[in-house]
Amino acid sequence: MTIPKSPATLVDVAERAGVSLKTASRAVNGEPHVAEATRQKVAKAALDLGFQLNSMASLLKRGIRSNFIGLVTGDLANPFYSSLAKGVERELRSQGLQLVVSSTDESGERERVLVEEMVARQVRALIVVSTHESNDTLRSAQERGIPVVFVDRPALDLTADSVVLDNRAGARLAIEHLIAAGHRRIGFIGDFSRLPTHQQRLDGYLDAIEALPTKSGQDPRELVREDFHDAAGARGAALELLSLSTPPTALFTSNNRVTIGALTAFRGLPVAPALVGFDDFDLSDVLGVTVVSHDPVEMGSRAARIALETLESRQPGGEPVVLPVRLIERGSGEAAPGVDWR
Amino acid sequence: MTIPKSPATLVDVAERAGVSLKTASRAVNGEPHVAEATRQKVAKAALDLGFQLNSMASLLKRGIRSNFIGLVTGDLANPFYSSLAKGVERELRSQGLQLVVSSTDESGERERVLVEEMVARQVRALIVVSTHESNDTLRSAQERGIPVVFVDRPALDLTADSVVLDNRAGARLAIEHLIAAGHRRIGFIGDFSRLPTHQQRLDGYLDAIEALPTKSGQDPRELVREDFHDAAGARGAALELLSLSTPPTALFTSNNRVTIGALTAFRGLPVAPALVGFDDFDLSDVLGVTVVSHDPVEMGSRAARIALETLESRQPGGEPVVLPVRLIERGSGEAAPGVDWR
DNA sequence: TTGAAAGCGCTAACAT
DNA sequence: ATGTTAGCGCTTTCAA
Repeated sequence: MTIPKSPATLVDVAERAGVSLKTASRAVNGEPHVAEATRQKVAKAALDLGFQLNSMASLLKRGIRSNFIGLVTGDLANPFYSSLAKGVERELRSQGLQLVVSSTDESGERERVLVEEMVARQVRALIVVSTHESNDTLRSAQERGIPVVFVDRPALDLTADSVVLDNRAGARLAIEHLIAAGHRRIGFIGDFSRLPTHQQRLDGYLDAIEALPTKSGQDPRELVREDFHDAAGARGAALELLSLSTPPTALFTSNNRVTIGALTAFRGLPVAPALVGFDDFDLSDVLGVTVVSHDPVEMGSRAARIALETLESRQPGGEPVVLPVRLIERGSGEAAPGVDWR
Repeated sequence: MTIPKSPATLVDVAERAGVSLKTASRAVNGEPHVAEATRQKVAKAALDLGFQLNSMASLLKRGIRSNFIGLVTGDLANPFYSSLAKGVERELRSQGLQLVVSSTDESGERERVLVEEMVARQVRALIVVSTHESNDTLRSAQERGIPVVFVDRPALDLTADSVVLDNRAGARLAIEHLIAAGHRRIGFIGDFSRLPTHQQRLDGYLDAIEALPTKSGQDPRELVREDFHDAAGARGAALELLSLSTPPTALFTSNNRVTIGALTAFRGLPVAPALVGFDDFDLSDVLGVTVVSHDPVEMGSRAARIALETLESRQPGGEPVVLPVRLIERGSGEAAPGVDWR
């Protein structure tokens, strides 16, 4: 065991190298106007002492707040968010910035606390998958000069950049695909109804459903089930829909967790309903599940790039960046009513 | 648009509140010995000015290096690592610490750079899924008084804490399970052969295989395939094994990605071999895949807790913490040779 | 090329 | 209960 000696400072290095503080600073930072011999001496002293520049002192002096970018998401363990984080990180890497992450578990209160902590820790910019319960804290971060970029879910009542998916078109695509396969009763299982992503996907669903010739008096929302945020809840919703007296012949599941929940509900069923899910996922190909696919890593990268550009004087709050989605057909959406696709 | 005014300092707040700098500091930090009226005045001034304590200056003054813990993993988008990260974050949350993450993509060189960056940024402690290509940088971090905790893969040639899984027992369990179902030719598909986790899982496999009565001259490694780090590679390995003149009747896949790769290889096969995978994964139940399961979130929490305890004067470098694993039977491992479990 | 002094924003002693 | 002074470790004038 080495004794955790209190770390050497530049003064120590300067002393040991027999030069002034400033010279040591210049040498350590690779600034010009230092004789090669001096540079060597300082380097050696630094090495001997295990010297490490105190970046906090350095940043403080230079008036820089930090080298961190904050990412606030719902749940890091959700592959969608972790892919997003990967995209953000990849983009930051080239700029020598680092990524601070945290999960809200979709609690507005936690989001508030986390954002405040990040602001207190002087993050340079904030990338947020907002719970949308309130954005006072984000607004105040913005007012303090910290760029805020919304990702996945757009900015609401707030002039800020957003990077989002074409949710409505994606959902419409999915439903039209099911309709083309002959389905007329199509269930919808969705996440928290307060989320803009949910609302847009529901709108896309309704677009397609309402374009269908309907019997008068029929409610287009008859087969819509909302506010299921985890797989277990979604599974229950799927079972409930399938136990209706006239059950749907197809299901649209509005995100990866909901899709997985529905798939678990199908176990042991004599015939599984057709299915199209929003978000691609591991093993979707093995299971033959048709999905509305997109690129969460790219979404993270884009958001990070915008945050960085805003740091470099880009005007914040432009039009939302809308990333495309596409249908990947694998069988589960092509099955005609009553036909098992598994 | 608000003009990004240069942020207010404590001096500004003190001035506006008509008190001294120190009083403002006391009030802002919620220290005792401040009259309630004064506290109010200061709070109001701070609010008016949009004041935010500069944590860098504060930490510098207090001689604290930072409030960050660094986590270095292979790939944040891998659900195993992101669950780990979630566990770490959950543990830090209660301590007011924040999590800085980054991915090495299993490159030793990137690991070196990342660790150096984190050290430069004064992280309090480092939690590392090491590539194990070299640990000079980690050692030097340790020598600078930064606790290093190895997770998933144990410390090598370095006195440090580790939190790992009971890999060998887990693999043995899996193979014995397949043997009990009647399998005698069992393939092994593994990750990078340099990784300790790989070696231990392979050892567990060999333990069980070698306990079998063998024909003389038979190589227990005949059906072992290594160095496949992604699903695509693992798929190829599975196909290769299955195309042998006497193919294995069962496969052991040594981690989640490899398992997924093997499963994609089974598509379209008339009969899938039996399969047991290391690591549980989403949809394993839907697919009926028997796995060696464990708790990556808990692993992250444990590692974080050890890091925090070390910060509080715990002796570093004790015995590795070995977390248990267990077999979850879902059908794919119970199938007798030649019987399709899908 | 090198150095001395000032001060980033804050808190810890030590007054008062 | 409040204020004064010094200084964390560093970089930045400005001189030498």
